[in-house]
Amino acid sequence: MCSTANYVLPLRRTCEVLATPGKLCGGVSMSTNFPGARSHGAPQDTEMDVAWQELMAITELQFEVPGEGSYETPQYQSMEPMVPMGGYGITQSHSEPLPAAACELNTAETYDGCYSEEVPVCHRLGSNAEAMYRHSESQLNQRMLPVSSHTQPSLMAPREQMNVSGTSQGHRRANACLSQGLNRHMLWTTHGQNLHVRSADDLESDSGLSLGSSPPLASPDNPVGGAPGYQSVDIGMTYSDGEPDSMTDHARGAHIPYSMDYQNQSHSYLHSGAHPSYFSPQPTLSHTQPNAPTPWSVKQQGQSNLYSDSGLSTRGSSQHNMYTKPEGSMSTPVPRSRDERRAMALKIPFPMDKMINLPVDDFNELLTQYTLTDAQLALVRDIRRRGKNKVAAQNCRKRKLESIIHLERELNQLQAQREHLAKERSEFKRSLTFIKCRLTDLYSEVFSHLRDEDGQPYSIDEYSLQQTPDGKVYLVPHTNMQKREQC
DNA sequence: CAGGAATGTCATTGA
DNA sequence: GCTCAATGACATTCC
Repeated sequence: MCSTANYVLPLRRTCEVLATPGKLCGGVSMSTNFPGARSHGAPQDTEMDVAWQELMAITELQFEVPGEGSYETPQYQSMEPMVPMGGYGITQSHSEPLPAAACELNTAETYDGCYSEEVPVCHRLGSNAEAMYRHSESQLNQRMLPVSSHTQPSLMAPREQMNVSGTSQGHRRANACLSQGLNRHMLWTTHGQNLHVRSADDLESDSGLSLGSSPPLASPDNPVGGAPGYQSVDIGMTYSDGEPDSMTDHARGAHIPYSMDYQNQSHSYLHSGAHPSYFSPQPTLSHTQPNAPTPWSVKQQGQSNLYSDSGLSTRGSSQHNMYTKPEGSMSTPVPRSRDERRAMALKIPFPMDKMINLPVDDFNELLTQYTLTDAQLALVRDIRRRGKNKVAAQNCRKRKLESIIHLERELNQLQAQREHLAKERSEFKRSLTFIKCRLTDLYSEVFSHLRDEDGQPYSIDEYSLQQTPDGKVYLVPHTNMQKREQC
């Protein structure tokens, strides 16, 4: 272990002689007006110590800036390694003196350019940002990587692709189409329907396929078999899903008044939105009596259609807009959704909202009150599933949009905070540069006044000043420092 | 006519 | 095992 005791010259005594009131070993006043400097009322006999402590404190303003500008001189960077060396907090080698222009506070721009790369906001804000985003990280990712939901258009109708090749669509539904949809289409063919002659309803969307749980459903316009549009085959039924965009007069005239009360919207989420749900989650009907008349006639004649009047966009699924025409004829309310039409076609004896919104127990109880065919049961369960999912999708999208808005707002705030921090950083840089300059001047000033026992000045190349944690300042020969470094 | 928006639907997953 | 909500993906239609 190396000891520096023999090499260290207590500086206090010398400085006490050299220091003059109001000045620090050469007249460099430490009462500065730049950030980080503090004026103090320390006694003059300790002014040197206090001054050094101030300098020590000030130098802690040093930023850790990798690759900092060319202004940064090695001797300042080499100050930090002195800390573990016996607790000396500051040293300075003047073998590489600061450039003359060091005191010019013109380096701010030098650092500004590096800020974004050196100090990412996410790091600086670490915990806060994490807390702010912890609820929606995945959504943020989605936001950053918007998904294009549209596949490449095909020259063939999608369903034809599925029917013909079964491999055109490279997603998971293709498998289902292969296993289920294709079989169903084969059934159609078996029943004499052209495979490629698509009904209007079938062309509307995939909904007509109902791949998972129930077979496609009938259209009131194209009745097949006993129940309109249905014919029990194999899986329970086959059907003609032909459903023109507008119902024929015959079919419309045959309709039981079949409408729904769209007024209520139990989901508060949808209440606040601009898109009232198509379905009415809050049943307003009381048509649960067994064997009661088919409860589709709910809307009074002349009552405006809330679906159409609500301002709900007619875009989207064709099952909506295809029934906007009959709005003019208030006397003939018609079902507006495909499921409604299907339910009507199969004479489902309870309203849509009950099918969808009743609790499962009540729903099952409701089913037990009627004698339903398999087709009817399947349809009811499908309607229930689709209806719930439809509302869920609306809620999900609304949440997603709100999340996006929230994230954008946070992004703006963080950008503003980043700009503020960048400005603050620039200010600190300028202050630090100024302080370093003052320190260099002070250091040189101190050395210029130091004298050895023979009255000779100390060489700044052979000695350096160091301060211990207790505030004492020592003059340390470089040779001693080298030995200590070797230790 | 292309592309975006809105909406419905299905499949899947986790509670 | 069933139900349900949430959500990604896809389809469809309209603007």
